[in-house]
Amino acid sequence: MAKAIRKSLPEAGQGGPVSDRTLRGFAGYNMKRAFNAVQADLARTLEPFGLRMMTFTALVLVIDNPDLSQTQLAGALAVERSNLVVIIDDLEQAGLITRNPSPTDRRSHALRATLAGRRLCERALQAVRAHEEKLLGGLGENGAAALIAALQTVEQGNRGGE
Amino acid sequence: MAKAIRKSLPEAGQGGPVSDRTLRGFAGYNMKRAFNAVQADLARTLEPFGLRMMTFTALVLVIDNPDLSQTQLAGALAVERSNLVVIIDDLEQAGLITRNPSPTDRRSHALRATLAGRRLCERALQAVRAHEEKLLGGLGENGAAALIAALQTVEQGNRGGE
DNA sequence: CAATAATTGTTATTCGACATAACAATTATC
DNA sequence: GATAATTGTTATGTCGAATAACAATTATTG
Repeated sequence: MAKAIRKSLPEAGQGGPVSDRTLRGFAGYNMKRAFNAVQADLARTLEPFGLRMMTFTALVLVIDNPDLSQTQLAGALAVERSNLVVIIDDLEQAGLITRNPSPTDRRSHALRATLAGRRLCERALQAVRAHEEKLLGGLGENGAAALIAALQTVEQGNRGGE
Repeated sequence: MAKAIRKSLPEAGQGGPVSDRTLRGFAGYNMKRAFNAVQADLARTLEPFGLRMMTFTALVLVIDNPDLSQTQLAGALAVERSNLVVIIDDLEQAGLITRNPSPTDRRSHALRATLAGRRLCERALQAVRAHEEKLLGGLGENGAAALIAALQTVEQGNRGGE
């Protein structure tokens, strides 16, 4: 059980594990580490579909909000319009979405998913749902819901800082 | 201050706001958005101390684990040794830590915080604790603890994915 | 209506986080 | 003692994110 501490405390210099204890008390530290783990596994989940996290998210939003503009999508994704261009380029060159002329504003593009885009997204969504079930398996049904609710509370309560 | 919000929002073109509903069901999406909000506020909290998130974390770990090597610290921070060099440079040039010769291995450095480093870290820790209390205020005492526990469960359960 | 301002998508550039490759000095291994 | 492995380091490339500038178009306003 309690493996006796061999010599004395200063075993950091050699092989002992590095102590986290101060940082583990912070929610931000735990959020970063948990998100890193999730992100790595999610990237592996999406890679067979030729999607990255950003392109997957953008594709889902375009499907759920047909004909939205790049400015609107950039706002929803919390990225700059200039950075969204390459994301849209990626999805368009993959044949998953199209840039259509807006009937009301000749400056803006009305983004719409192609049939191939909707089909690929449906398959990717299944994979991501399976990935999430594996992820949250240790929390139980209501534990996962509680985590999501808590995260939304933190996000909402910390929104006016900017 | 009852100025209408209409103009300040990204103007939803024709429809209303952009719908999140599909993505909101995923824990990963909520984690990313919540962490982004936390990260932004934390950066503002640490900025008066001349610390970034990475240097703050490294400083805390050096204080909690005196005489650890850069390879050990890189492992704890989950960054490459090559990227840790600039972080250590930053902290050393700020007079917060020192690179000392290891008594047992002339290749490695035994990192140690200076008195100024420990004092600055103590003040920064107080600020970060206040930041976290503001952050998690909407969750209640045990709600915050439950969030941290859930995040650790997710991190642990998703560790062997590589 | 005309002149000016604001918006949209875009390019170029910069910055920071992150990974890889190579290297000298040192240590470990055979 | 020759060879391999490790430590810190530099250089380089990728990727996400931020800013500035620009042409085309729309909105505002005098």
